[in-house]
Amino acid sequence: MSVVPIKKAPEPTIRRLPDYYHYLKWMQSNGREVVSCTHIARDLDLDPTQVRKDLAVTGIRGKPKVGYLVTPLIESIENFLGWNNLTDAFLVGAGSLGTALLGYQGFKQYGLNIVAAFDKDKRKIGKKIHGKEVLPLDKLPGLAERMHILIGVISVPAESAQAAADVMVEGGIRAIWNFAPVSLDLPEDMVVQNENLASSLAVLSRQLAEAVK
Amino acid sequence: MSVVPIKKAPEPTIRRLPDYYHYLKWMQSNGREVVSCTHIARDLDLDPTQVRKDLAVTGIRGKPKVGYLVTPLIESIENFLGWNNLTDAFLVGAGSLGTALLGYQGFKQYGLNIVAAFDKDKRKIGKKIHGKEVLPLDKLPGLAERMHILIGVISVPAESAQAAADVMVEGGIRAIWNFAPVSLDLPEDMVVQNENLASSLAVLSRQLAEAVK
DNA sequence: TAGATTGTTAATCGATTAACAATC
DNA sequence: TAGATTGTTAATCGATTAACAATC
Repeated sequence: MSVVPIKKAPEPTIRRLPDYYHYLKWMQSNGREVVSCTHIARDLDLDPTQVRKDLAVTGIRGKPKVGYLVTPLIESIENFLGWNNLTDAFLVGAGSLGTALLGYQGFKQYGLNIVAAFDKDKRKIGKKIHGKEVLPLDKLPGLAERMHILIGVISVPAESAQAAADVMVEGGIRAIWNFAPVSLDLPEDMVVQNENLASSLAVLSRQLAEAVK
Repeated sequence: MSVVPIKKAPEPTIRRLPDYYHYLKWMQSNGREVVSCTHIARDLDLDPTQVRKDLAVTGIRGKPKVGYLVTPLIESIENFLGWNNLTDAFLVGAGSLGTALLGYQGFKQYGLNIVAAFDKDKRKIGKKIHGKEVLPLDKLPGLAERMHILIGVISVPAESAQAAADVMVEGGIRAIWNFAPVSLDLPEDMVVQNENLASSLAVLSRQLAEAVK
């Protein structure tokens, strides 16, 4: 009755927020202190009203005639996305994609800190990749539980993805970032993002086919 | 007047087609010859009407009471997505992500064949990564033109992405698959797919925040 | 034949875009 | 003050879902 429900932000809005964030960071590094939606919209090729609505979900208020203060706006987005504090994560699959993900320093900026890798291949276990240890997969549930890990990254081949997901669920992991090209069968309350390269490539191919038609 | 325009398929539909494709391939390998939308919808957790509409864009017709013939349906999707013949592509940025992409055998299945990598780092030039040569970036325009390369993959850091894109445009490349976390400034007629890891991570963080709330 | 399934038209839903009053 | 910009309500647009006749 009295609790105002947090308005659920539309997914397209959430997907655009990082773009605003990077843009604003750049503005900030240029010494810019204030910026208007009109300006952002022009530079990012979006509708000004959309920009206003998108930014509004983070709770920020602009000043009519002036615009938005850059620094508080950045903080508002960081806070909304949870990018102001690091969340530890486990990665399963220390192959070439896994290695690339382990080496990507940029995730820290997005609040994600991959602390360890897991693999079932004995030849990989014990090695260090980009400073992170590769552990046997069956150690994951125990460690995840003890370390209160909430996020798991899957970078194994399609065939092994479901097994990797099952182990994560067993360890109490709540959100999975899945780079394997399969849809996972998971409990209702699990959060999943499929990084579907096949889908992106499908869209690219079709658009190219139409463009050169 | 007389030419029936090709109905432009909705992007969400195109993004789902690879999922149907993988599912059908699996059905096929299980010896299944016929499958109904109802069945597909249940397994893939979609609406049956949506499945029918999605499949219809590829031009296939089902048989009332029976369903769809698996093999022709697979071919129809392959054909629609252009996955039945390989398109050669160039990759710029032979860092860890680039290396992972060069090593991923799955792209061939999706009609993409990365034939060479380019980098501006002299220490990488001349090496072979997963059997593909790393060439100096300034050779790209000439080679792209001569080899009629239409697709470019960008896996460089954010700062270098625009420069990589410019070189691709110069070489007559028409479609860019961009893994750098920046939006590129490109001519109108260029096709772009941004593989935006920051966006996916933003959605994951928010959903997790709501789930554990 | 009866019933399951397709193909298509209509209804719903949600996101984007337009219009405009409020404001510094 | 005048005018640019915000915040919000209404209109539009497109995708999803529901309803149902046609069909094998």
